[in-house]
Order: sequence, then C-alpha cells, then structure tokens
Amino acid sequence: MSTPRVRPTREETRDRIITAAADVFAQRGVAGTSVEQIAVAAGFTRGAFYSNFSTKEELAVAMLEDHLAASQSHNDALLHRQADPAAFVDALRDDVGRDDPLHRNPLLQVELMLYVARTPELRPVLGQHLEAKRGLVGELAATTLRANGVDLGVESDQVGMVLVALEDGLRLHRLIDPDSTPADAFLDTLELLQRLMTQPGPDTALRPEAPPRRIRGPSRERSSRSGR
Amino acid sequence: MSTPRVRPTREETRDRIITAAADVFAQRGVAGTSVEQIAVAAGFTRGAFYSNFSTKEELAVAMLEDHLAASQSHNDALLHRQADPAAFVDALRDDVGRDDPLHRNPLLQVELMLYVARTPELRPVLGQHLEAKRGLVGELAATTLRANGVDLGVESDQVGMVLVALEDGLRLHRLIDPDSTPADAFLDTLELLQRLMTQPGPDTALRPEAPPRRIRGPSRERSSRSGR
DNA sequence: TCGATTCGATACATCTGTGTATCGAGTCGA
DNA sequence: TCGACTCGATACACAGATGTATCGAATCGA
Repeated sequence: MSTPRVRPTREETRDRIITAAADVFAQRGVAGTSVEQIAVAAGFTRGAFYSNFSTKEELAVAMLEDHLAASQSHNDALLHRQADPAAFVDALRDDVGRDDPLHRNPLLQVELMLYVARTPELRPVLGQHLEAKRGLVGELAATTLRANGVDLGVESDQVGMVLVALEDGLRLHRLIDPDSTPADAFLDTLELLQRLMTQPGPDTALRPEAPPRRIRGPSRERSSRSGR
Repeated sequence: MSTPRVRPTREETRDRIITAAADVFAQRGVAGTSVEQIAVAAGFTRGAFYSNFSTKEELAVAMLEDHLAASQSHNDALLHRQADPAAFVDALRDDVGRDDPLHRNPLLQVELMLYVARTPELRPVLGQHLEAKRGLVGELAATTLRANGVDLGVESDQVGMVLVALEDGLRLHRLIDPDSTPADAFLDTLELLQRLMTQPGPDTALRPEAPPRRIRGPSRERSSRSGR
C-alpha cells in the first residue's frame, strides 16, 4: 500500500495554493485579495503561503507562467496534429473543453491580462504568447482559405491578430452579459466568415440554399464530433 | 470682475475627485487604490472625499455613469448626423478623438468593465450600453453593405456584436503589446472587411491593382480629413 | 455686517493586512 | 529507532486604510 501521507508534498501544497488563488483572484481580483484569503481558500494558513511564495505578486507570476506553459504546449499540439487543413474551426473548437483551470475561467483570464498590463516586466512574456497564438490561428485560417482558393491579400499574422482579438473581445463582453454574448459566438462567427470568404461575390452573397445562420440563439445542441 | 473663488464649488470638487480617481484607478485598479490616494491625487484630503462620496465603490459607480452618459449622447449624435451611409468607417473614426477622459484611457475602460463584471447590480447598466452600441455599429455596417448590394444573411445586431467585440479585443491586446497592436488596427480592419465584402468572389479575391494592405505597420500618417 | 450654513481639514479609534520569528509535528536517511 | 531537517501553524510587531467626530474657514442670505 502507498504511504499514508499525513503531510502533503511541497509541490502539492504549492499547486493547491495556486489553484485556490485562481478562484479568489477571479472573484476579487489580485489587488483585492489578501494572502490570508488565499491561504484559507487552499485550506492552509498564511504560514504555508509564505513558506512557498514570498509575496502575492510572486504567486500571480507563477500562476501566469503555469497557464502560459500549458496553453503553449496545447497550441503546439494543435498545430502539429492538424491533419485536415480545412478543419480550421474544428481545430479551434478543441480549444474549448480544455482542462486547464485558468482556461475555463474567463474572469481570471481578463484579470491576469490586466495584471500583466500593469506590470511592465511581464508584458513581453504575455506579448510573446499573444503573438504565438496569432501566428497559429492566422496560419490555420490562411491554410483553410488557401485550400479554397481564396487570397485575402493580407498577411496571416494580421488575420490572426483580428481573430484572437475577436475571441478575447467576446470573452470580455460575455463577462458583462452572457445572454447577449453566447459562449459559441466566436466559433459561429468563424464559420460565418469562412462561408462568406469562400462564397461567390456580392451579387450572390445571399445563397437561398444556405439559410441565414443565427449566431446568437439556442444553438446549444452541437453535433457530437467523432473521437479526437 | 468675477468673484475671486477661494473655495471650489461642490460640483467642481466632485468632478476633480472623479477625474483624479480615473487616473489612479487606471494605474492601480479600483481595489488597489485607497481613498487617501484618490483624495491626494485630486489635491484634497480624505475629508473632501467623504464629504462627496460615502465609499470608493460609490465613486466608481458615479464615474461609470458619467462615462456612459457621455458615451451614449455621443453615439446618438453619431447616428443622427450620419448623412452619408457609405461613410461607415469615417463615422466611427470620429469616435477616436473624443474628449471624454475615460474614453482616452483604455486601461481604465477595461478596469471598469472588470469592475462591472464583478458587480452584479451594475451589469445590466453596462449590458444595455453594450447592446446599444452593437445596435448602432451594426446598423451603420448594414446600411453601408446594403448600399453596396451586399447581404450577409445575418442580422445587423450580430454584425454589431462582432465588430464591437473586435474593437474591445484589440483594445485589450494593445494594453499588453502596443507595438504589435497598432491604435488604428480596428479601423483598418473595418476598411479591409468593407473591401472584402464588396469585392468580387473568391476566384478574383486577389486584386492585383489593389496591393495587399498592411494593417500593422507605420501607417501613422493619415490623410487629414476635412472638417466634420 | 452678522449669523447660519456648508464643506473640507484634522484627529482619533478601529480594523485589516503584512512579514517575520518561533515553535512543533511530520518526514526521511542511516 | 534516533537525529536532522522540512514545512506549515502560531504569535507578534508594525504599517496602512477606514470611517467618524470635531473644528474652523469660506460663503450666502438678510
């Protein structure tokens, strides 16, 4: 049998603190959270906190770096396994059901972005990540469009910039009004754009056989895609 | 001669406090700012603050409402004076050089959005404003497209949702890396989209006579548009 | 000009948060 | 099993923030 642990590993403690802090940061913000609140949320006292981190800011940085590393490796995997170049939207759809706790917490994501914006030495870190994501998304989009014989006349990086900004903008607005900004608004918009770009020109832009697609609305039902 | 005021009007004091608080909130966040810091930034003591507001939160709400009112009336004016329906981008371009201090401070805008997101009773207020802006932008876009004989097959509200989200997303990313997210990225993207939508179909999407337009880059120079 | 009132400054009591120093139980190697 | 070490809990000293009570100068009406 395994050793009946009474005291958790140092790393376990550290992870529990980070995980708990993620929730509290999302609720109250980094500045609005005390070390005590973090420790209690993790089931410890401040002693445990100061034994693992020297300041709240150090914890915030660790949390950010954890997330960026996870996100980065996820994105790399996404790019490499891209078998079907036309499945652009599907590839991004995989992004949704990720395990990373930060990824599932839009409030925390925005909070950390704001935190980074106010911390000059962190900006390059997130900036690089942002550019990488733009590159990935832009490349996926360009590949898809190219496969359809479309040339937008803009660099893929710029397409990436726009799409990633759109995603984060919708995320932000969803914090304010989830009803008017459904969770799948981004993916649905992607599909719409894809259709518009690979369609005949303006004169026939309205295709009767493809009824106007509702972006908003109860499109919760989604055809369960096969494995992977 | 006018009365040599020694003591500022109550309203002047209030406005000075709100204006000063806007700066401090942008720098440190609402939660990270003390009442003392606000008072000092406004050139007063805490006594003046508590004489005008009962809590920091009340000040934040007042600031938000001031901004929303200004923004709303601005948007209304924008809609009514829309003489040329094709000048969609130009209409929005007017939005840039506005006097409203909050409008000129993207960090504060995001900070307040996050503040609202965490304050349930404020969400409907900002939510309504968001929907109004979506409606305005969507309507402007739809009008422009209609004038070009384009029908996207989506409701204008949804176009508005996407465009406003794009604007805010770019704003957010600009906080992290202004170099890779130029100030005019949004307007340039609008122009690009407008061109794409009113262009011939995919087969001729690449128009040699219109060289690929750089969204990013030193496009700082902008042809000074004639008055109004 | 004189009282009444307004409003910002000052002083005070209280509370919350921080970081460190110390303690003690748990863990691990020999 | 024993001793050294690790790490979280506890206690303490200190700093900063909050809100209120009080004071006094500026303003306004008569």
